[in-house]
Amino acid sequence: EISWNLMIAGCVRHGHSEEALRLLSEMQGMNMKEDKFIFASVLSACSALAALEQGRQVHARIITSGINWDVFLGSSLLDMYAKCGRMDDAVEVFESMPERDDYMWTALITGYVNCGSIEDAYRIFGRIPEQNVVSWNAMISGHVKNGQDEEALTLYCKMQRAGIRADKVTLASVISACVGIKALEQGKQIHAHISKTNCVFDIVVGSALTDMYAKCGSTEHACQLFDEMPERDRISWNTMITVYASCGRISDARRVFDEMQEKN
RNA sequence: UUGGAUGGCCUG
Repeated sequence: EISWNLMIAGCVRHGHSEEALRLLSEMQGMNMKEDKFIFASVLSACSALAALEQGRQVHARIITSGINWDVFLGSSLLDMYAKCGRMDDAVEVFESMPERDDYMWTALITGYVNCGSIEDAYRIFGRIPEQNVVSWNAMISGHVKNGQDEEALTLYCKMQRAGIRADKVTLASVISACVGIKALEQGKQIHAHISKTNCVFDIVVGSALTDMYAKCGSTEHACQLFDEMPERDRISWNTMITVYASCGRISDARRVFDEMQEKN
């Protein structure tokens, strides 16, 4: 029944993972048969909640349902184990899949990164037949998550030398690396590079740059960037309020805060 | 028009 699929997928997309799992139980209580779309969605919900036990139950149900594995199901399952910190199970899923794709490789990398095993992440990265921008991003942000900002920036250089074009995910990560080591000059260079090659006005990249300028001591650049941004979201507002608040410009912080209230 | 991986602030 297609509307169950739509409801469950909708819940997961909007971050209502618990509701998605509740709908699954309801469906199962009515003896309705799940399909591979449902399974992939609810596995994604389990990943978001790091709900290992429910993920395992879904895994068992997939097997008993006799559904054929595909790369969507396989990577969803792998990602569930990885997000639950069960890298042994994640690897077992990976090894048992008849077909592998980029999503599975990246899920493994991220799993190791989140366990703090950057060496294992690199080992996986090196085994990928053809690294794409997402696998590079996973390694770069992996360094940042582990407090290795210099290494993140070094890897970003290597990525460029390998001829992989940075996307907004790459840029947000390397800008964040600049913040960690207060590398204003390097941050400015990245900003200049973005102006030539990418869209400076992506809200995430823009907020990352705003934060970078402020934390590297250039409040005026931060304000200017924020004013130039064509859109705002919760995080960009919060970034700007924090910029002012942390340098003692309380009335400016208040002004931005009020502006935020008006526009929402 | 149904499913999967990597990104920014604050809490830290």
